[in-house]
Amino acid sequence: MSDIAASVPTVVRTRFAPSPTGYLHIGGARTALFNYLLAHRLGGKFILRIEDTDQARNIERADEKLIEDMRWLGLIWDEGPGVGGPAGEYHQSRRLTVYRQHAQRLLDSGKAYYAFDTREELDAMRKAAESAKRRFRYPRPAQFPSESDAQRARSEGRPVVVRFRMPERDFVVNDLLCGEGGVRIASSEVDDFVILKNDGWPTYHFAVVVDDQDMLVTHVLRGQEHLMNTPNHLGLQESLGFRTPVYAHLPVILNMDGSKMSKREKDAAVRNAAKAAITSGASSEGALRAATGAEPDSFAAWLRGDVQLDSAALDRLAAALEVQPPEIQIHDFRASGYVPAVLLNFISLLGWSPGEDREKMSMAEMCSLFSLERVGRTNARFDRAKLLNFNTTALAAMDTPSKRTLLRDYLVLHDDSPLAALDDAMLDRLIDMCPGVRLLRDVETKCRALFVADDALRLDPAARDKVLLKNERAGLRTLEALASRLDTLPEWKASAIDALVRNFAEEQGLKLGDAAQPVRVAITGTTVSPPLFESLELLGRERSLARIRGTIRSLSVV
RNA sequence: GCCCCCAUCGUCUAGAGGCCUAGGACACCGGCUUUUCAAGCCGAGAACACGGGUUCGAAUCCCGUUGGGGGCGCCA
Repeated sequence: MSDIAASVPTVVRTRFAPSPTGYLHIGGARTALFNYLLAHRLGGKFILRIEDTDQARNIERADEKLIEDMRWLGLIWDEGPGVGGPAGEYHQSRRLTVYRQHAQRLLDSGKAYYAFDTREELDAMRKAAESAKRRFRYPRPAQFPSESDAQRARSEGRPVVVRFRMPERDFVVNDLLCGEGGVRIASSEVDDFVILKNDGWPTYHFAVVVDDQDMLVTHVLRGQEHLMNTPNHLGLQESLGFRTPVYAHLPVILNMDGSKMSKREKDAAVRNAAKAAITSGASSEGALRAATGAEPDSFAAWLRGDVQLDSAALDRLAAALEVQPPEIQIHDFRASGYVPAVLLNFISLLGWSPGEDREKMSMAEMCSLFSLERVGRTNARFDRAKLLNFNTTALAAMDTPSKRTLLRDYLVLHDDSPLAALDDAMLDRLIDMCPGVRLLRDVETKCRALFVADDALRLDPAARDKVLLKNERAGLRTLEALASRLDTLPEWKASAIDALVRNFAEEQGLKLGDAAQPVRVAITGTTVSPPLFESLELLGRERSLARIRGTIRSLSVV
C-alpha cells in the first residue's frame, strides 16, 4: 500500500471519474461541476481521474476530447492528468499493479476467489434464474479454487477471473440525497461480483474503491445509476480496511420527452435526416457516404441503425445535410456557439437551486453559494429553450471584446467560414452589428454573405419569390429604381443610405420594409442579415451595386 | 419479474405544518415596438398525481395506489 493511502484526509476531496468515450456528455459535465463546486466551496481539492479499464472500448488518447471539453468549460482540476498529484497516476490503465496487489491481498485472505466460468455458462445460469423467476446470484463454491487450479484453468484456455466474496449481510448506503437515514439494500440483492477480469484488468467496482482510497476522496457525487452498486463498494471497503467516503447520488438529466439523453439521439437525428434526403432524392447514399468517409458496408449498416457513426463523421454528415442535430456533448454546444459559463450556470440549476429566486450566476458565485443541502432529488429535463434564453441574455450583457474571444473560439471550430480570416477590428464591427443574437453562430450565419465572393452569392429561391417576384415583380422594380439612386449617392455611409432609402419609400408611398427588403435580398441572397444600411456601408458602394445589378440581371433574363 | 430512488405550472424550481389567494425563471398566448432575423417592453393563462390517515391546521408528516427514473454484466 502506498504511503498516501495510509494517511487520513483532512480536507474535502472530490473527484470526477469518467470513462473516456469521447467528448464530455452533458450529464457528466453536471456531475463534474457539482464535484468542483463542492470542493471549492469547502476549500478542498477537485480531482480528475480517467477510468479507462475497458480495453475493448479504449482507443489511443481517448481522454483528449474529454479533457478539451473540461478545460473549455473551465472545470479545472487540482490533481489529475497533466497536473499530477500525490497519487502519481490518474489513469486507471497505469495503475494496474496497485489493483493487482489489492486483489492478491483479498485472494490470500480468502475474501476473494478464482472463478472459471465462460460467458455461455454464465448466460445459461442467468437464463435459468430468470425462467425460475429468481434473481440471479453467482453460486459461491464451498471450496475456493487454489492458485494451481487457476494455473490449470489458464493452461486449458478457460477464462480466469477473481470474484469478491461479498459479506452476507444487508448494507445501508448513507446517501446525502437518497432515502431518509440511508438506503437499505438487502443481502439477497447483491452477490459475488468480478473484481479482476480475465484480461487481468480490474472492473469498475474494484478500481473505483481502490482509487478513492488512494486519492483520499472524501465525497463521492455521482449519477443515480450508481446507487445500487454502492453496496459492492461498501463491501470492498470493509474487506480491504478502507475508509468509506460520503455518498450523494445525483438525479438524472433527461430529454424534454423524458427519455435518456444519450449520444444515440444525435446519431438517430442524423440518420433520419439522411434517410429523408435519400428518399426525397435530394441526395444519394453514395454522396452522403462520401461525406462521412465511411466504408460502403459500414455506412449501410449505419443507415440500417445497426451501428453508430463516430462523432466526427456524424458532424460532417450533419453539415452536408444542413441539419442541426441536438447537442448532447459539451463539444456540440461549443460548436453551436454557446458561452461556457452560461452552460455551467444552466446545468447547475438542473438539480440544484441557491434559493431566493436566484438563477443567473457566475462560476465564482456558484462556488460560494453551493451546498449539498440544496441539491434536489428529482430527475430534471433538459430544456434547450431556457438554455438558449440564458445564452441570449448573457451575450447581451457582455462587452464586445469578450464576445469576440468567444466568436474566435467558434471560428476555430468552423475554419471554413468566410469570417475565419477576419481581423479583430472587423469581428468587433460585426458583433456590434448583431445585437440580440442568441448564439455566436448567429453572428456567423447573419454576416457570412457579406464576406463571400460576389459571384459565389447564392440567391435563396424562397426569398427571391417572396421579396422580388411576388406582385408582378414589384420588389424587383423597386430595386431597379433604388439602384440608380444609390449609384449617385455622394457619400456611401449608413446614415446617408438610410436617409436615401427612407426618402425613396416615402416618395413612393411604400413602407420602409418594402424598399429595404429587396435590397437586402439582392446583397445577401436572403431575408436575414445585419441591419441593412450598415451592411451596405460595410460592403462598399461597388460591391453593393455589383450585387444589386447582378441580381437584377439574373432575374431579367427569364 | 425482483430491488432501489423520486413526485409543485408544459419545463427548471422556491417552499423545512399556519407567512400560500402556492413565489421566480424559461416556454406558450395576447398586445406594443420594429428595415429582416433576433432582441426589447407590457399583460394574461398555467401546478401541489390520486386515495386514506395524523393535526385546530398539510404542498409540507405517515401509509397505500398510480406514474416516472435507475439497477439486476468479465460496461463504467
